[in-house]
Amino acid sequence: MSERRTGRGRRPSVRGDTRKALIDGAFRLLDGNKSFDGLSQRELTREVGIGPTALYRHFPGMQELGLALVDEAFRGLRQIVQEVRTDIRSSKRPISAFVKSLLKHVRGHRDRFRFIASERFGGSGAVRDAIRRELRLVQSELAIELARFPYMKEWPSEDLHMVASLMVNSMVAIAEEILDRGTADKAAEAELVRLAERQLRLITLGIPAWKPAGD
Amino acid sequence: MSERRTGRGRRPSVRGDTRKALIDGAFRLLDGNKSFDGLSQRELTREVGIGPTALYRHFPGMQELGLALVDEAFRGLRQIVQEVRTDIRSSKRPISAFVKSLLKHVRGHRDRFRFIASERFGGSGAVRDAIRRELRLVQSELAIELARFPYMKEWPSEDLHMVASLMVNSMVAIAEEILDRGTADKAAEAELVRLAERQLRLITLGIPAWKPAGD
DNA sequence: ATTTCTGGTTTACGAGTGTACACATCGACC
DNA sequence: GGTCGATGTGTACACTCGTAAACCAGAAAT
Repeated sequence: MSERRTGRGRRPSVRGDTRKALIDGAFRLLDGNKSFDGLSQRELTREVGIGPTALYRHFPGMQELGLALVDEAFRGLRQIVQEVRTDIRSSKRPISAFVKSLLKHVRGHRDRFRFIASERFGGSGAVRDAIRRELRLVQSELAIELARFPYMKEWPSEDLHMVASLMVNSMVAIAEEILDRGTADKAAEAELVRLAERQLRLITLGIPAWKPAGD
Repeated sequence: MSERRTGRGRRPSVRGDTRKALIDGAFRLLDGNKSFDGLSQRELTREVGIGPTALYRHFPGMQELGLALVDEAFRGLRQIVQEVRTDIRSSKRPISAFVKSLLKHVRGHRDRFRFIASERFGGSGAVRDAIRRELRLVQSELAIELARFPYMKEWPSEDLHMVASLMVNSMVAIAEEILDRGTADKAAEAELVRLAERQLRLITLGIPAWKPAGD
């Protein structure tokens, strides 16, 4: 509690970043079992503590706010990918390092992850498309990273993307299930982490046997 | 157009199965880029052609309708699983047979599939949980089916489920992307089918190398 | 032939929603 | 010191929403 209430009926909003407050508020609300198109403008502005129309000062409409959410969610995720990358390189057991990093970051940004997973398929056009585009980007980065591993050095990028997409899909699915159990239930979480590791391991076992050229 | 308009302002609704009409109407509406909790009761009843309150004659509320949707969607899917099963057994190339069957049925029941994929993660508690429960059931059936294949005969069920979950997850993801391109764009569709086949093939390549006991 | 059940109708109400418009306050800039 | 743009506020309007209540037609059962 620093300085509050500067004017009269003025909700202070820390002077400057109401936009950020809106984005955070949206994540907060969406975290509570709501889908984006079930989120109303008024509800959001109420949560943030501003008048209904003030939202227009920052976004032309809800859809644009949705896109900003996607942007924000993936800004975090890209950073994660970076860190995961170095973690993997410096480890003798890349798979469990990967999963461990992932888990840490999923827990740290639960609402962002939640948003990505929920709106990836559900939802309304623009947002969904944006998410997919970004996810495909993540996939590409993963593909690049995969290219450094022994067996895959010579693989065509098509095959690399195939593997990357498989990995990303299963990780997203598992991450969502982890988030769905509350931060409680450590047992279920550990179980899911183990599942993730095993799936990745299975995939990597298939790699040496893959014939990169084609069928 | 058989006999219509029996009474006065009476929307006939084929006399008898308005309940089914509601379910179908819901699928229809949800197919058009809407999430379930963005679907209003009035909108639905309007679509079906009955008064707003008439919905209560068939469901206590929206949530129960949601559960009915899940039920209906998976009724179809279970049947699919059956057919896919026999298709696979009678084929020399189980993977491409699998994907082909899947594609056929996905196209035939596009709205049901759409619903499952969208509401699996997004959405509001009860519906989502129901979907997951059913999906886990499908996974189990797949696991059973997997147990018939050479290398996996002796695998513990935990490992079978691990593989099944990996397969189900990636197939759902790919199916959704196929549905998202309209029925047009045959090229993209073929590309995705190929991706599905390749991912499954990679997984199966890993299987002989897997050590069922543990790490 | 009358009753009762089922599935529908109409009307109504209060709450919530998106958007438009007019006004206030602050910080920055000349 | 005055102007101005950015960011708020408030009121207002026309909708839509969920739910309640009372009524109504046809089918089935007695």
